[in-house]
Amino acid sequence: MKPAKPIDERTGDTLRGTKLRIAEAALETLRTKGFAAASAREIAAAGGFNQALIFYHFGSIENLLLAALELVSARRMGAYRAVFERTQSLPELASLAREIYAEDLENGYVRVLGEMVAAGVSHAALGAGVVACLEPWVAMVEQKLRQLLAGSLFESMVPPRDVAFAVIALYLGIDMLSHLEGDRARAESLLDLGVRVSPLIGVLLPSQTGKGSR
Amino acid sequence: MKPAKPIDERTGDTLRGTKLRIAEAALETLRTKGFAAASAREIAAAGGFNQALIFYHFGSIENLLLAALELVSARRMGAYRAVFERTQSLPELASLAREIYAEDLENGYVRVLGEMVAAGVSHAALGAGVVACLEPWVAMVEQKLRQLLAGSLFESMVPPRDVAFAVIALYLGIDMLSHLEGDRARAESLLDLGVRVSPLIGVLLPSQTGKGSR
DNA sequence: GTCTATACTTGGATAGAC
DNA sequence: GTCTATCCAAGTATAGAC
Repeated sequence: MKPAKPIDERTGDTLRGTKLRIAEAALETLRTKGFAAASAREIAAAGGFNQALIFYHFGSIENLLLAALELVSARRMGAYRAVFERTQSLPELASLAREIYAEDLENGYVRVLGEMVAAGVSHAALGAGVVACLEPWVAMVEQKLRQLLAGSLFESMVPPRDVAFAVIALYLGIDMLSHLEGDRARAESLLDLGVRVSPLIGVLLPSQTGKGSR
Repeated sequence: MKPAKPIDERTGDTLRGTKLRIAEAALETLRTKGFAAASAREIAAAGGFNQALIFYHFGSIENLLLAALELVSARRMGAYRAVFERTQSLPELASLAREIYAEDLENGYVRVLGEMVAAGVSHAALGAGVVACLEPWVAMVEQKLRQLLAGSLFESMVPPRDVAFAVIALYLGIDMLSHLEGDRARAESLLDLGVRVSPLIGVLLPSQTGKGSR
């Protein structure tokens, strides 16, 4: 609903003080124990504060978990947006996606995202908030697709918004299935495959040299 | 773990009598209310029997829900396998996927699957069972991919198992995101896009005429 | 096999002291 | 704002009668 402007100039975070501390504890719980274990008591224990604080500051755990998701989504977006926008070809994009996955897998943000998307499916109250957090990523991919497709054979055939949606869906789907199989190495090997195959499709697109935004 | 041989010759179901009745009630609950609402009490109410029966016959709701998922997965597989195996080209496959989605969306099985996959992510105890139900579908797509790729340019470059995994992941990912957006029409329009685009890739594959399995 | 009744646990949420 | 104490609802699971 609200645009959620950054409050902290330095980190870009949208929360401060106790609210931030609580959201960090929620994040930590999601990251290490998953959504099913992210109860008010568990989060409070992880953060070393009282359970009641959650309800004072966020009203409900749903709100807290969504705030935590927004926090992590905004942080990742801040970390990747610049390099993403500098990317000019499909193979570069595939490599970047692979790097992002590797990094966020290591720091646990992949799990946070996967858990929250799954939670959004099961718990209707979370769905809208989760999709709102995903939207900027879809929009970012969409914009890049428009750039890449401009002047190509596919321009009239491929709706960028729908394909961007499918790209995010594929990314999430691969992660979830790998998680279910208990082996996220499969996700990584699939992203590697994307890196190897993307030049074949990239060759059908017009070169982007000199068309950058700066 | 067990191969789950059909018990009922006519329907191919793996359950009979009261166990079947309970599993049907679980299915109905998953279909109409989702996983989060699929408690023992809710399922018992939906089926008009006592909740203690669930624990007598299945030991736990997790087991029941997995049995229900197996039931629906086996039924859908039975309904589609023959026509799937007769399919010989990428465009035909895209159309079939689109039809299957439309049909299972209407009868609610898409929701059952989506809910259980999401549940598998959040609840570790379900994950292994869910992935076991998905495995036959991955294997089926893998086999078809091998057929389609045989003798093509991509044969040495594209590992069929991994791509089959990605295909299922994309299918599930698209469904989940559409569900989150509250608009499964987006999933259908994306599958339509696949139908329109697949001939472009299909033209790069060798024709399959006369190579059928019969 | 199926029912009633109930034990036990966990978790969301609030009241009220500090 | 933060803590203690507590209420209440919902859920899993079992005991024991039928």
